[in-house]
Amino acid sequence: MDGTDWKRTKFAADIGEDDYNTEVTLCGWVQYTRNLGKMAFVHLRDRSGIAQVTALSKTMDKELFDLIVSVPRESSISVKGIIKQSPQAKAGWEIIPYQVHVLGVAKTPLPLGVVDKVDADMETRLDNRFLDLRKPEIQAIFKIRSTILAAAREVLLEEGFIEIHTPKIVATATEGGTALFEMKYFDKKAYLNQSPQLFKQTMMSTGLDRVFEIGPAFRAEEHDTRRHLNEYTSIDIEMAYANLEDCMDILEMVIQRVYTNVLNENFIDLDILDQHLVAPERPFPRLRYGCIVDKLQNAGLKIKDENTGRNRPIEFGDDIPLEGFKEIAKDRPSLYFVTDWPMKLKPFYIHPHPDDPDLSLGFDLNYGEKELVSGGQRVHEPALLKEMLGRSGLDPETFGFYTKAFDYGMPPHAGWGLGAERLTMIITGASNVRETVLFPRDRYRLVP
RNA sequence: GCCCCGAUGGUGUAGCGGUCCAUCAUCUCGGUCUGUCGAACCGAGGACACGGAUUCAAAUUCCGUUCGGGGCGCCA
Repeated sequence: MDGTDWKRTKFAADIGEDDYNTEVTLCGWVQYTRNLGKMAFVHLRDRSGIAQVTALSKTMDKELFDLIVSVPRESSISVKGIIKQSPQAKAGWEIIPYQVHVLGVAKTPLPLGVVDKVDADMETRLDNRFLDLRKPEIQAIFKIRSTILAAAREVLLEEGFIEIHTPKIVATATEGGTALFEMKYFDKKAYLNQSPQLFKQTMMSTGLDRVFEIGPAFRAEEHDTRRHLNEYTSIDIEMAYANLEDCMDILEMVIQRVYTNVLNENFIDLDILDQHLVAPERPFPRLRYGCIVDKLQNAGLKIKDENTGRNRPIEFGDDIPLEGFKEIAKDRPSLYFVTDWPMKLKPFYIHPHPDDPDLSLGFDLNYGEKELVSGGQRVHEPALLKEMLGRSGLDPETFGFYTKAFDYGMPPHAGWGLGAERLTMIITGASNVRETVLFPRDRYRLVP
């Protein structure tokens, strides 16, 4: 027997007084060993926490004792033993082992210390992500991420949304603007999709009425920041017979549920990360684009003019640079909507404002200076859609697969796309979006 | 694409013309220790990214390359 048939009977954190003097099988990694000569302490770490295994040379075979003290750190082991009450142990109990299996020996030295007293660079950590993820504070991020995605799915299903999956391999640019990753598709040229936008809108013409997709999106932009990824997870919704306000309501519900579920289910993880979350109240504040520009003008914000190359005060119609949102974030450090954007700053599928054709029915949801969500009321009128495509410099012909769905009874609809990693960053307090992805893909990183 | 900054043992760093066969911590290996929990103590091991230049002398200055970090743009 080599121990591979052993089944874990408990996680370390689940052991309590009721278990004293019972047998247990624990599986995990050797966090460290303190060998005092005639006795030794091994800290076994599993997903839940730490169990102390105490070995006494006097009361066990020399062979077993020697095995226990010689296992390198971070080796995978399983331990069968008795849980004994122990006032000297931090947990109040410890494991007295009578059988130990070394299932996977760790090479030494480790490329990355899991509990070393020195921090490692992000690069070293990502190169050795499997070891990095053995740290409770790193695992906490992914446990929270899991709750976030489950919470979003939970609300959307409750609200009558149907989960869909749209193709990631596409023939043409879906929205224009962003650079796409090109790939071979047999003898044709194909691209990785930047967004499910056009497909989820097409679903509005099917009778599914309310759809959502949680899936990858790819952008070939050479952006090099702490908040961009070339492969990220998008939470996208689209709802028919709905307007701007309806989809903003759904968004508020999703965000609120995410906060409450994380608070309820991940309090230990939040504590590990030292995050003090407060669930936001509905409705979230709404700021009009025009008011933000006024405010930034008063604050004296200058931007570089595209034509002259000179600095000038920000004007209505200019996109708001990060510096501008940083200014706004001084008063609004948390969640707020930005509404009534100029039409020229929004993509072709965003509906013009009925009262002012220069304004749009598009919105963003920000957290301080961070953009989290982009959405809005969509153009559903076929003639207007083709006009908007043309105005954006796109050829309606190449979008035939999309516009066709508008020619046969397209209801009014609205929707949004939420960056799952950006939301995870905010909830976990991560300062780099790469922290929220197991194996991030950025401009330079393709491995692991 | 633009603008800064950096690269020293497995890991994280100090040093920034000679006093460096390179500092400290962590780590690894060996030893002592029956209550450790950032164990302690004794001993040992291990590094100047690559290529070129300047100089009597380069980890240190300069140029190039490669690889990172940060900021901007773009966005989620």
